[in-house]
Amino acid sequence: MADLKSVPADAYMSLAQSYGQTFYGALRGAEAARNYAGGPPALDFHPSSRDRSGDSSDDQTGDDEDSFDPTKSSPSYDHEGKLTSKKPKEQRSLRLSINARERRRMHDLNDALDGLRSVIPYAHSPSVRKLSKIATLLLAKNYILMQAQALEEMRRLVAYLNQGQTLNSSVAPFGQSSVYPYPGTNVASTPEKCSAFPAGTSNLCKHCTDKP
DNA sequence: TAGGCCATCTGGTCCT
DNA sequence: AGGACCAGATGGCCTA
Repeated sequence: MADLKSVPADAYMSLAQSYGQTFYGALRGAEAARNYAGGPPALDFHPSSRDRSGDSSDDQTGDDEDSFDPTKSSPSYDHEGKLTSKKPKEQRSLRLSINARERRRMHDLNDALDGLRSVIPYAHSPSVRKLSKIATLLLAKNYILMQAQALEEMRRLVAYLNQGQTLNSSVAPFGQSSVYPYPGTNVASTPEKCSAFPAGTSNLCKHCTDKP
């Protein structure tokens, strides 16, 4: 399925061009994913530390309590300055739990994005950068629109062919009347009578593609 | 070095 | 109350 040649290039790949930056930026993302999967987690408790430790089910590396400094937060007071009921340790524990949940949620989101990338026709290869998140979403949107358009054209073509078939049978299927009133006319010989695509031409229609 | 992309933390809001 | 979701902030990594 993942074959770009099967996809009309214009609308689809224009995104890849406009998001050219994402293609090299995404390599870093792929590397991050590899680190995520295997590398040892960063243990310094830092908002930006790469504390990804494998799958999303049990990653607790950001939750290392030994690096937590309670004095840096305001665990004992709420936003009004009142003393809260929970002890700092309990609050910290709650915060770590929330963080872990959020991390898991984001990992699930990334897994879903990976799944989306796997079904989008673009060059999947180790030498090609992984699509960025935004490029993945936009590419997927365009791909869906194109598939819908192709499906619609196919339906019209099938309907058109069914109509032509009625010319060659004594009994028109589904009670359809003959499209072409002239005996002996067929698709190949009467391209000027193509009415399957009134709104324009179609790559799926031989008449349209044969027209000069 | 700037810009793009990303992971993570965090606080807020909404829902069950 | 707890969980899900969201957006802002922060800082690291990579490439041009």
